[in-house]
Amino acid sequence: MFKELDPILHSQLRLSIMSLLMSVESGEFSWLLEKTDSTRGNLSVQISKLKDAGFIKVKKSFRNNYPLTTCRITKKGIDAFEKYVEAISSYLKH
Amino acid sequence: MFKELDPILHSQLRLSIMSLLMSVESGEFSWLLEKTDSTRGNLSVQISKLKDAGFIKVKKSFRNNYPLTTCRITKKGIDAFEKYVEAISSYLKH
DNA sequence: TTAATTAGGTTTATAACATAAACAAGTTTA
DNA sequence: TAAACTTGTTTATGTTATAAACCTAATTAA
Repeated sequence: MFKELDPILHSQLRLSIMSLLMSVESGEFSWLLEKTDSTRGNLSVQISKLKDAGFIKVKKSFRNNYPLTTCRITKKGIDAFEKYVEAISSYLKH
Repeated sequence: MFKELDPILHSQLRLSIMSLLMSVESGEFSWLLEKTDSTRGNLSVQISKLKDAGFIKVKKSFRNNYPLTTCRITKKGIDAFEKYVEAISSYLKH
């Protein structure tokens, strides 16, 4: 009847992050912060969870002496996102 | 950028219930239980929340001496569901 | 006829979650 | 050199989803 919704993706902020990362080569922490209109704390936590799930890769470096966190979606993440899109669609048609 | 997702609807089970009720005149507790493949406890709780939100109306009666709970989506519920569908769609296109 | 089982739910307990507040470590500016 | 800013992380807290336990009445079995 209804397909399972991956709980990692069924979260407004994490889904936003993934959706954004789907259409870029990579995205910086500040860019995600602005686009998602979230808070740094929440963004940090959710990025960690996506990383732990293997859905994104996180690179930490420096730019102009300041920390710079860059995220990139993985193959596993792309697959999961596409599966989620299919799954949630099964709830939306009526 | 991304639209807000109504937290009442952004829940697998509640979304299932609403999706089912969108396409019927009314639905019984047992029918919802079977279709959603959930548990009675969880279903009961989520039906209450949808009722409290004004998204469904719940009628309690008896049939063959047994309790019978029947749910029907409200106008407010239909509107919220349709708005949710639009909102989540903004996350899915890439 | 009383004990067990079933029907149809509700209430409670708990672990997971989302989020904001507080903190940290270093940098720049006044 | 002290204050303010940058770029995040960690902690604290209230909320949530869920299953387990419970409840009441009806039915069936012994």
